[in-house]
Parts: sequence; structure tokens; C-alpha cells
Amino acid sequence: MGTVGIREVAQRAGVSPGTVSNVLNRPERVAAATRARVEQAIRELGFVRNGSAATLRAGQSRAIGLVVLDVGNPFFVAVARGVEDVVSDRDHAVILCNSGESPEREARNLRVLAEQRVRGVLITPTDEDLSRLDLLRQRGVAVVLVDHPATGDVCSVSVDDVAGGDLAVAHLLARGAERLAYVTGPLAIRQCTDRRKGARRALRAAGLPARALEDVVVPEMNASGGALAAEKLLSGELPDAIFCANDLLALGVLRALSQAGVRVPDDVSLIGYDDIEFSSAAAVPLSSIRQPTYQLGKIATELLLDECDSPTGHAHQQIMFQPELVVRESSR
Amino acid sequence: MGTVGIREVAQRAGVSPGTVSNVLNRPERVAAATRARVEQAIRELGFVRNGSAATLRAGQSRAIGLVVLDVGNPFFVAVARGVEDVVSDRDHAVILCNSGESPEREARNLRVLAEQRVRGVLITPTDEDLSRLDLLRQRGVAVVLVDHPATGDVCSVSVDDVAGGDLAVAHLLARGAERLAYVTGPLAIRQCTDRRKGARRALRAAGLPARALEDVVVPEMNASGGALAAEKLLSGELPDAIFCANDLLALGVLRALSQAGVRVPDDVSLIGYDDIEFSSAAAVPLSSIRQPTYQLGKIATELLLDECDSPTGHAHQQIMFQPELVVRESSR
DNA sequence: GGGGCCTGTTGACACGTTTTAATTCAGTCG
DNA sequence: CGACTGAATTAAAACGTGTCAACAGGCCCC
Repeated sequence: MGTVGIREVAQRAGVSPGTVSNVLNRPERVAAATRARVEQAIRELGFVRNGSAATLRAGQSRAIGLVVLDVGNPFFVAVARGVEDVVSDRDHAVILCNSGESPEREARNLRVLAEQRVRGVLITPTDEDLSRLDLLRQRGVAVVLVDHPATGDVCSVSVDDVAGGDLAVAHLLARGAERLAYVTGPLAIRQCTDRRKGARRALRAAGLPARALEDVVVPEMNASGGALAAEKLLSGELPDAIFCANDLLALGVLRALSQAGVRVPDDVSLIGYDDIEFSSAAAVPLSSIRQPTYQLGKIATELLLDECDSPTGHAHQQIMFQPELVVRESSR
Repeated sequence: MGTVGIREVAQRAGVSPGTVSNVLNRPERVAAATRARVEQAIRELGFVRNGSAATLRAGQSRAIGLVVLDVGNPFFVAVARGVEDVVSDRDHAVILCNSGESPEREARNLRVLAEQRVRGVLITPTDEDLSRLDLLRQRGVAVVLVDHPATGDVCSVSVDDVAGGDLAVAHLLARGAERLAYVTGPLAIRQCTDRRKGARRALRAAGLPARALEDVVVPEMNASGGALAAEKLLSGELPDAIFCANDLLALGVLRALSQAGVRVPDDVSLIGYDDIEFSSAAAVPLSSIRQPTYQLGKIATELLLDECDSPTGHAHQQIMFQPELVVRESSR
């Protein structure tokens, strides 16, 4: 069972290897009759093109990398959907990597992508230190930041997190809250600090001091993190309203509060961020800040492929969407 | 800025390319002094090994493929976590593919994986037709079926879905249900039919006819599918109890029923399948059937890598876990 | 009828790494 | 002192594809 390559196919079809390669890559350049013969040979022999060889020859593969903070977060799943739809239209593949909010894992992932010679990388960075990306960019690999605004020499697609934080807290204040808590993941994550910045802006606009908003920082932005935050809150004096940096945290908080006998929204108002699908089905349907996730992935990918296709005539763009407030039971 | 390869590194360190390769792959075979020199050259030049070239030479890459039915389903996310933990311990990469329950997309994914010369593939097949896998297996690529029992000539790791369906319906019957509905995705999906088989077994055991369980088939196994199923149910006479083939469907059903003013569990009992994290946080905490998802991914990967490492001395195994009933509000 | 042109096809080389057998060299033993 | 050993290193040959310049042959036009 010797491995069947382009050579064996050529022999069987009575043509040269070069012609087989043409059938695969520029079918229009080969006569219909020869093409048919070659295609039949391919089918008969069960030939599958060796992608590594093609990549080696071409210098880059027909794949892009997507590095997200948490594959378990429906927000990133939605982004990934947008990415994949565009990418598969253009006959590329996407390599999905999970950094788990850890800079070390991010660096590992980026190295693997560099080794694989991907054409470009979409990444939601774990922190502000973008120097890890230089490894790629100086090798000519296109990079687009996803859900992270950039400052000029790179493309980015993001949502205005400051505005989102403002929206959320302004809403809570309008409902009469006076003592608030902000449940968040590590403050090294830009989304977390930006949303807090917006929250504080809303406080100022309402004439309240910054200390009206207490930070509750937990290590992981998922439901367990939320539960942990709720414990912390329960051990002190409960605030009137809680703003969570994402919906997974909010769901965790909600569950833990309910178990402790605290009623939402009667005792405490609650609002999350991302408006993931499950939020509306929660025990108490969750207010949230909606972002155009699918669009985020779609536009980012189009930008990336554009940069890949014309590295010279490409102008870096920074696109920023506006988020939207969705009010449900948890803050009514 | 010519591409920097193993050759340039060799030149800078004053050794031959072969030695550089040895530093990369078998550091123990090269003298400490030379190794240090080479490593410094690598750092200075920012060398990144070309994975395609290595793969081409080796005949296979240090990666495995994972093909799931739906990346948006937390069940598969949990499986993927198990896979990735094992794989990264062994310094391999995992290429995640989404078949979206479509055989065509599955076939496309498998072709890409074959082109990439992955060492092995973990797959939850979209249907019973396993012939698509032959393309891989006859090329010597190891395959392990995930969440799909096999019949002998291939490894598989699964959970007893018949038992699960039995558990769920037996529970509903014990609570006094007499007219039931089974909300499910396409019956070409094995999980769906097996769970129905178990459901019917429970009916028989209780002395009820098969027609006491009405099938409601929807095209997609997510929350929108559930909403669609709820519409269908509402247009007729409501059953006493509803068994959903997975939790996403159940959450969709739950929301649609609530909006229509139907109370769960007072008017209708409801149970899902998979016990995803969100189920316990739902408006009405959802009863479900729990499966050892993480274990599923972990064991499957170990089996796969075992087969890769010793293709000859490998005995195919079929492992089947037992599911577990989790009772919550929705059926209390 | 010959020159030029267009379409199809070919052959050979390059891509960057790994590996194997061969080579060097210092040290050791008979 | 010469032969041998073993460790460290090297040179060269793959791996399978894509590309590009060259080439064959048929056609048209003058």
C-alpha cells in the first residue's frame, strides 16, 4: 500500500505530474478531455493531496488561526460562527485555539500557528502586551484584533465596552440603585477595565462618587467565578444592584444568590454582558448588553483576508460597534 | 527579510543543518556547548520551525482532528476540554471541526483532515454511514468514535443512550405521566433514535402502548428547534410530560411554553439530556440525564494516541459509560 | 508555404526539514 | 605505535507538491 501521490495519478492518466497539479489548482488551463481522465484517475486511486507539501511549496497554508479567551463562552462561539462562514466560503480552514485567558497558553498557541504557516491570525489578546504578536507580524502574517480596539498599525474589530458599561450602570441607576457592585474577571483583561470605566462614567454623570461601585474580582469569568463573587458579596452588606462583566458570571451570581435566599430583582438588581442565548432562559431572565457577535467575526475575517490578499495596498482599519441594552426581569 | 530557516541558523552557529535539527528533536545527542550556541542563534534570528516541512518529511503531523456535531453545544465543548487536556500533555495539537450535523460538511472536514495528514481523528458521526471514514482508515489514520458505539473493527467511547432514554421516561412515568412527547432532532442521528428506543422500553415496562409517546422531530437540536417543537405541541392537545433529546431543545421548549402561559412542571413535566451547566440555572431548573463528558473526551483521546503509537499491537476497544438521572424542578 | 501565435503539456527544480550512513577526532588498549 | 572505540558532527538524499520556462503542434494570415 505505497502512498499514492500526484505522480501515481499522472502515470495512470498518462500525463505528467505538472498536469495533475494544474487540474487541482487551475482546472481552466487544462483541456476538458485530459481533465476528465485525470479526475477519474484521482477517484480510482483515492488520491488525497498532501497539504503539507502544498503548504511547504507555497510558503503559507490555506488556513487562518483564531485565538479566543474561552471556547466555553457562547460569546466566542458566536464569533467563531461568523469567522467560519466567511472562511469556508473562500475555501480556507480555521484553526481554533483557546488561550483560556492565560498569556502563556496564548504564546504557545501563537507559536503553533506560526509553525503551521497560517496566512493570518484573528485574536482576542489576553492582555495589553501585544509584543507577542510581533513574532507573527514580522514574518508577514496578517493579524486582526477581535473585540480589542487597536491604535493604528493593525486592524481591529471591537465593540465600545466603555459605552456598554455606561449603558448598564446608567440603567441600574435609573432604577434607583445607590450602592453597586461590579463583578469582573482579572483587570488585566481589557474588556473588564473598559466596562468598569464606562460604569464609573455613568456614576459621575449621576453625581455619585466612584466608591458607590465596589469591585469584586474573581480569577475566572465563568459561572463558578460568579458563584465565588456571590459568596464574597454575601459575606458583607449586599449592594442594591450588581453589574457583571459577562453573562456567565451573572448566571453564577444569580444561582448563588437564589440559593442564599436573596431575591432578584426585588432584593438586588442584576445585569450581565454579552446577551448570550441562555440569559433569556435563566431562572430570572437576565438583563444584559448585547453585542453584534456574529458580525464581529464576519467583519474581522473579511478584513484579515483582505490584508492577506493585498498586503501592500491594504489600509489598516479600526472598526468599533455600539452595544445595546436589553432589559429583562433581573433589573425590572 | 529572506525567510530564516534551519540553514541560516546553522550558518550563524557554525554547524551543519543536521545538527540544528538534532538540537530541535533530540537535544541529548548534541554536546552541551554546541547546543547552547545553536539555541542562541535560534533566538537571535527569531527562527520558527516550518511545520509543513517537518510534516512532509515525517509523513504525518503532530495533530489530531476532532469532528463534532455542534460546537455551540456545551456537551461537545466539555468533550473537547477532555481531548485538549490529554493532547497538549503529549505535545500534540488538535484541529477542531464542526460538522453541524450535516454529512456533507462532515465529509469536507474529513477531507481537510486527510490533507493535513493528521495522526488520528476523533469523530461523532452524523449518521450510521461510516464509509466516509474508510478514506482515512485505509490511509492508516487511526479513528475513534466519540459518543457513538461501534461494532468491533474500530475503537469507540460512548454512553448508553438507550439506558438514558429509559431512565428519563421511567422517571416521568413514575411521576404519573400518561401521554408523553419526545422532542428530537433528525432521526438519522443515532443518539436521537437510541434515546427513543430507551424511552419506548420504559413505556413497555410500565405496560403502556408505544403510541403513548408522540415524536416531535425538528431539524436542529438547539433552542430554536425547541421553540419550533413547542409551537407544534401547542397547536394540538398538550401531553403530560415532555422528554427532549438534549438540553438545548429543552430550554427552547421551556421558554416557548412559558411565553404561551403553560406552567412547568404543574401543567407539563419536562426533562432534557446532557445536563449542561445552564440547565440548573434555567427559569425552571431542568431535570436531565448526566453524562461523563470530560471523561468521554479524555478516554477517547488516550485510546486514539495508543492506536497511533502502536498500530500493530493495538486491540480495538468499545467502552460504554452509564448515564445518570438528575432530578430538578422541571419534573418535580 | 513559412512565420507567428495560441493552447496544452511537459520536465526539472525548489520549498525546509529529518534521517541515515559516513566521517572526524580524541582517547584507549593491546 | 597502530588499531579500535565511541561520541559528535556532517553530507546528501529523500518527502510530494507547485511553478515556470520551454516546447509541441495546430491554426491562421499574408
